[in-house]
Amino acid sequence: MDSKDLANLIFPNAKDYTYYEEKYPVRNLPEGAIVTRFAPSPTGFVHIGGIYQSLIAKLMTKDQGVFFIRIEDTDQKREVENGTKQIIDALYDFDLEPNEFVDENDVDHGEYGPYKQSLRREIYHSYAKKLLEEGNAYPCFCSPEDLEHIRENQEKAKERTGYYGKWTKCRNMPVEMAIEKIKNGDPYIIRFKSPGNPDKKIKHKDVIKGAVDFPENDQDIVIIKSDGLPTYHFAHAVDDHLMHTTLVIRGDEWLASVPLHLQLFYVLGNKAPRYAHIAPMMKMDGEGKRKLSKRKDPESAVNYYKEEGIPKESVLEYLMNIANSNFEIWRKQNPEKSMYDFDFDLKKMGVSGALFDMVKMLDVSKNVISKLSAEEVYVASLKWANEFDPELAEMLSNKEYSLKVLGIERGNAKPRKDIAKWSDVKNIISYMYADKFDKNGEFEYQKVTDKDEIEKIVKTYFEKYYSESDDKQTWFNKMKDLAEEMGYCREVKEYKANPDAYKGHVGDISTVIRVKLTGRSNTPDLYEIMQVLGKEELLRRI
RNA sequence: GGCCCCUUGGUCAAGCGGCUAAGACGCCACCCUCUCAAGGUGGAAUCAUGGGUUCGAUUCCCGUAGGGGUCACCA
Repeated sequence: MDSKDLANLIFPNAKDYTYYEEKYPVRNLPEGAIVTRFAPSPTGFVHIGGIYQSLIAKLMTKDQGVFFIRIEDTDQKREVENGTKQIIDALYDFDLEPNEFVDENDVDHGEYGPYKQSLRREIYHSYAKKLLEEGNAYPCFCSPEDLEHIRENQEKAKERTGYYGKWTKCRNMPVEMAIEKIKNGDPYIIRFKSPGNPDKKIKHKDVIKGAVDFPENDQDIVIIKSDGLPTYHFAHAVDDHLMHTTLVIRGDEWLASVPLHLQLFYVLGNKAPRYAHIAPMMKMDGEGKRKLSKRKDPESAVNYYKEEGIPKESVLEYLMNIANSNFEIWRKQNPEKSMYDFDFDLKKMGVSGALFDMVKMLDVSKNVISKLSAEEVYVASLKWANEFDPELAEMLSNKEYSLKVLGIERGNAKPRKDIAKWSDVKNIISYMYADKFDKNGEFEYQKVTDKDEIEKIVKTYFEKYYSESDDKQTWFNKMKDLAEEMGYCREVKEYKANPDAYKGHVGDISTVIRVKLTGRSNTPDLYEIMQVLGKEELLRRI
């Protein structure tokens, strides 16, 4: 009896691996085209880091490559209902459509599927069988308790933990014995028989991290678990070979596994892809930094952005800033171009994690939104309001009027930059709506606070100066005339030079009018506001 | 603890042996035909530390400190 008998006993029905080699031929792509993927676990929480990775993948494959999704659901314990759907939806929400993927009904879109690992069980078995036959893998009968003992002994002896070298109980078990145990029904898993020698170094060149040297891997890691599904490591080696991935973009928590992965590819007889390990986004926590955490940081979830009404374009632009910091210089020079026109460079990515800066993201977002037309702002904020803010949706139901409101100081060379997210909109425009304005509310006046003086200013303005048909210059001149009549200075500069000669200046006068009409001391251009509100509403408000 | 990586202003960062050490966010001041949001101008603020190498180190090498990652039948 030999290892072939053992392999046949374990995987009696597995196809020969050459079947899959033929089924998934090399992709017919132009020279140098990149094939990469996003390989999430469907755990029901889509992390902003996943969008970040996918954005980078999309950038790398934009013109001629392939960007595919592979659902890594080999850990059924963590899997969540609808997990796949949430991931695909999030990608579409951010305009990061993959070229190949599996949908929520397990239907594959692409020729290299299944794109869901739990549906690839037989494939992994074929390759595990190959390793078994060649003596590069073996069944291990150690129980969790056995493993625990090994670990304890290693810790006691101050040696590296793990299943390797002299600690490998089952590695050199005679084939006959293994066969007998299996026939006897003893539980087992399949381990990789590592050929590595930790005294030797391997040289690895990561696309982002640069040259990194490691000791060779000598851990006999598990490749097939007791449930028959592969571990991440083995699935990665098999899938990325069969799917012909040329570049693996993943979080840098995987960097330490590179020696193992390279070894797996080598023993399987395949060429390993290039690797680009990206640093995670960090968050300040007390004194130190830590990874953006699912439990502690709401902004780590993509849903947060949707709920807050931060436009996807803003999130993407901010992520671009983090990925390649020269992006913002380029953006300044190319305000209208698509970000896919930017010459993205993986090598320019930071090697250590950057603090996630929400303040900066909102600044980016203000710029993004300022470039939008009133119509675009209207559509986007209404869409958001329909889902998250009925009151705003109600306000926006009068489209013609709302477009005028949102059009104030918009669409010109220097558009307003006061909206960072759709959830800001309600507060910014509410006073423009008749039913949101409380005529008898207590408004906070600034410099001029005397009630009689306020009434006098407002009364004089509307009786003597106001005319709906005035253009802006005329309107402003009249404001100055009003100021003068009331004993205030026409010019701010003049007033500042000689403050004792006047009760105040034209700005104080316009502030009185502004507060009376809007209930606020700070608003956009008062002339435009008055034009939009219209005479009838203005008179109602005084 | 072993192995690996990282360290420029409050934050993101450019730099790649010789620079007054870019730029952006934030902060402060001033300016702009009314208040804001902006915009403009200016300002405060950075090379973790100790040794080398060199005519010269932010840049190259070594040590120290600090930070991060990883050591599962999780990915």
